[in-house]
Amino acid sequence: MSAPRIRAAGVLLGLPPTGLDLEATIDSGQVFGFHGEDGGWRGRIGRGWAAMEQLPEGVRLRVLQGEVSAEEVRRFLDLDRDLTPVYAILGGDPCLRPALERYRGLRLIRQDPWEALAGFILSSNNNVKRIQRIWSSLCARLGEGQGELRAFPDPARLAGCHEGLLRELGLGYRAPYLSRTALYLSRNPLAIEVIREASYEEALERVLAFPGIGPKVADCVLLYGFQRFEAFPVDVWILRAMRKHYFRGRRVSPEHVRRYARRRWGSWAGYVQQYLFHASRRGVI
DNA sequence: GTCCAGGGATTCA
DNA sequence: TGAATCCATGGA
Repeated sequence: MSAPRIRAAGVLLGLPPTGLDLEATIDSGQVFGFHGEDGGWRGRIGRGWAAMEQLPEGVRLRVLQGEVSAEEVRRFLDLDRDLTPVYAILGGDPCLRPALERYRGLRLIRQDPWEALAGFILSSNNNVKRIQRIWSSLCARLGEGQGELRAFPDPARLAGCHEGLLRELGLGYRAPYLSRTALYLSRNPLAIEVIREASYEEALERVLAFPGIGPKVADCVLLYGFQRFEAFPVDVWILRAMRKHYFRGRRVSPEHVRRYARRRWGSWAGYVQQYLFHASRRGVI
């Protein structure tokens, strides 16, 4: 077992040919449980805690607690995916090229489906900083683990706690949504696998059936939790950016933008969305 | 005090 | 079908 060695000295993950921008990947609103610490990031991956730091020669990985293999981290960051087709789209579009030039190596993370569901239920009409705070509160109050390093509570754990507690932790009107989704999944754990095996259209329909999940959140769940790159979540940032660059500032509905993007960028629409979202929020485009 | 945030559900025309 | 309206909360 290599975990003790990784824990002591850290290992170096080699970079893929199409690169990695660790900061943009972790800090672009995909995951809510990671924290920046002296130049790197720490967070839970699989059954343990990892610290990651980007160096010129690769990513330095240290295991802080539990079991995390280098292979798990490579998979989490999806380092084996060839981003050439994404770069071709971004580089060939004058509106998107600045996002590529600034954030080349931004990757879509392979997140745990339950955590993606929960995280984006929390995200509705909320801001990233508050979502992160609520996420941390849920871990601290209900998660397995010791001290600071606590996991996000599983569906059974969340289903078993009183809705009033969730409101105390700042969830507001989202409390019953998360509570009911947790209850359903604790009783129907195979629902995740059914979604995983389904076509995009059927998966979308199934995710939309959860309380508190509408079109935007459903596409986030499919994109970040199930790697359905044709999903194109349209939030207020994406709507603004798309209106500006592709609709001459015209008023268009989120659904119209979503259909347009899927038609234009096809099976990579979700990747385009991530670059657009991050660059837009950072004021790059 | 007002506006905004990775929106969704409900009501109303 | 599509447009208002309400929903909790905290920072700007």
